[in-house]
Amino acid sequence: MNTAQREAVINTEGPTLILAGAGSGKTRVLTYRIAYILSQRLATPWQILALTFTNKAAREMQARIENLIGISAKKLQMGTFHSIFSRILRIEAAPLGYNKDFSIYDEEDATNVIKNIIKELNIDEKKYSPKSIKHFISNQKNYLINATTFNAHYLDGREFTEIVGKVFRLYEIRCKEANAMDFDDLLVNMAILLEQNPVLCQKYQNQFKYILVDEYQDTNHAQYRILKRLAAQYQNLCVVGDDAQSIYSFRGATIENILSFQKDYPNAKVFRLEQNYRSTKIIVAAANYLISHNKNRLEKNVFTQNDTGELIKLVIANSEREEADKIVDWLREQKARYGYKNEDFAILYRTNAQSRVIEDSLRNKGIPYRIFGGISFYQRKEVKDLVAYLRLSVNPYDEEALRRVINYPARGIGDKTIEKITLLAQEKQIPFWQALKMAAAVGKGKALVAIQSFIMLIENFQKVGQTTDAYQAVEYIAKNSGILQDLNADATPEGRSRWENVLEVINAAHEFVKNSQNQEPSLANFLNEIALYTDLDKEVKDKNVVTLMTIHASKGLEFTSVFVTGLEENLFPSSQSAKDILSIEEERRLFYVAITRAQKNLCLSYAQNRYRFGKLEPSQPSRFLNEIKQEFIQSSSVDYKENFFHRAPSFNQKEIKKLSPLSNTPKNSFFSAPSSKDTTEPSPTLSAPQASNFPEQLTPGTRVIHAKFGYGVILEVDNNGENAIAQVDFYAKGKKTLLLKYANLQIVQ
DNA sequence: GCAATTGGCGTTTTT
DNA sequence: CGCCAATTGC
Repeated sequence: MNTAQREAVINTEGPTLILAGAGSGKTRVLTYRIAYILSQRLATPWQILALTFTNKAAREMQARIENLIGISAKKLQMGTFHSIFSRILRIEAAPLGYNKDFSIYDEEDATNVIKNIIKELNIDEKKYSPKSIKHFISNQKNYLINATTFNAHYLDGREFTEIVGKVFRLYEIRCKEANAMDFDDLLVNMAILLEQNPVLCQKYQNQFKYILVDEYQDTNHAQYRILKRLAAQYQNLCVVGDDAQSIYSFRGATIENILSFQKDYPNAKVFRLEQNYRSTKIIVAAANYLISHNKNRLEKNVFTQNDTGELIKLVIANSEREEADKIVDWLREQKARYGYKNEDFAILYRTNAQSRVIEDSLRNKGIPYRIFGGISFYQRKEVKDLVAYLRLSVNPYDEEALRRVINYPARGIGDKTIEKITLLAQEKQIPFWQALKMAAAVGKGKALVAIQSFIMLIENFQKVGQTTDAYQAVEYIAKNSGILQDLNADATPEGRSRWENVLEVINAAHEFVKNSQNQEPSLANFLNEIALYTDLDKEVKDKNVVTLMTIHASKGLEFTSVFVTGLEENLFPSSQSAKDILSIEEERRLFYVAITRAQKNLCLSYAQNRYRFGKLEPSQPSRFLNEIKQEFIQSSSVDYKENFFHRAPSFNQKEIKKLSPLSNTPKNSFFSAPSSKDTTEPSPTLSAPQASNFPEQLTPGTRVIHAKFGYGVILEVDNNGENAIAQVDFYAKGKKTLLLKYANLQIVQ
């Protein structure tokens, strides 16, 4: 460790701010700090609260700590804000007016609740979309403003505010009736607990002797308030972050938290981790120049002793299709040239939709990849259907789950019946489930029988859920709800895949039961875990694959070679108006995050035309590209400035296609699975093509002598007569695959 | 009550 | 283009 890192580890007491530049070994410091606290016996694992950005990060850190100190760290309170608090809230549910088996509404559930309220209030859905109202309410909650406060103090006479106030109130009521919390509530209720219940507040203040927070720049106001309370007694609050990487303001994160930490804690110790161990000099310099444009930032001087490294590549394509092909060509070239494996690459983009073209290209070339994000496993329809049954079995008041499966599979409870029950629930002001039971007592006719047998089904599931473990319960419910039969009837590939996904949930429950040493393997606990599961928590099984993900999802990760794609104005918009300064700064930070993922190679790309809304539209390169470039060239402190950007030569797609030994593979033969599923590959090897229009003497397969090193065989050639990829036998040094200049090659007869 | 068909409309980023 | 909501037809 360097001096700064060591100091940040051993100064365990009092409020601490660790400003960690990209790639400066922040996770390492955090891990060692916890291990140090434990080894010095300053606290037991149970007294340490460590909040990470993903649950996977927590798991990995835990394993490393155990390795370091050689004892179990299972009791460490480590995980995301949401998962740690959800566990605490289940213990302390009663004073909040909740039952310990509360459901967690995801974004879709929450939006549906609002949609129903909007219908109920006869509000024009076109004018006030459920999503925007949901977002607005969510923002209020992030600032710990509830419906009562909002309606008392925040009405400004605008129609929108008035409507939001009404919806907000009903939304709170509906969630409580359903014994459900949304993501925001997990924070809000934790804050209420601490701020309004002195006894419980004391309890947790006493427990958490040391609190550590990773990625502090992305915390929101509610999280800030919670931390303030929790740390009030011992003051051992250590926050780690980088203001230059704050990119989550859209979900309420406020960079203010990290910027004003020293104001909040005047006696705070501040440590700066400025040495970057991740990237080459070129990449670090580019990142520094980019971020220096921001006005709102904490001074930091990130440097590296790593090699100067390769120039950053800029790929300009005509269309997004071509852009994707060029990226994949570059990727293959790097594989050949440096001997990189698939797992060394990441392809990053701004929006999930952008992955499609790139996927196509990768598939065409037979390169295996894995997508993170997009529709995650537990968001898929069929999975959510099963999970809805599970949720109902634990918490029958869960209205969203109930609405979801009340007539799936079809059992004769149609729209009319549901509408009647909805009205009944509204009239009597009772939960939907109660209204349903009431209807079963007073109704008549065909629908009645259907309702009665549905209630019996769910009550039976509840019994199973309480008396068996998660695995048995999930299997039983999947079979007896009719979901498996329904999906089994669908023989299409998509149908089969859906069926498999349901089996996969059963499998996940099995795994959960096997691995749950720390908690009861109950259905309720299984549900809690999957409610807060994200794609980033996924353990990667097929290791050697290219990673595709959004820039947001890439935070905290690193790759040997990174492609940042789709760098156009319309994806990285620029705006001159002053009010947008802050968002431009965030855009810039986003770009900063993207380029600092790269260790050795960085390739930036954009298309001059892009499909939007089905139309091909011209687009401009992002202003940020110029910002790095111009600043870099103006600087006098580096001597490689002129060559900062290397413009990639253009490949001719037709020729490349001919070259590809796999281009004849029938499409979809291996890859019919949905895009967010794993893909396996036929082995992608570079081999000689059938035909080519290249200069006769340099077609793939030609044996050549390299002027300096040895002899070898050409694997691929580009069409403008400059380069070839060749496998070269070095004299006495073995084989290597290299990109060679035509000019340096001699043909072997 | 339910499946099939048409018409309208929009895209950041996520715990 | 692709997804969803509303509408039609059985």
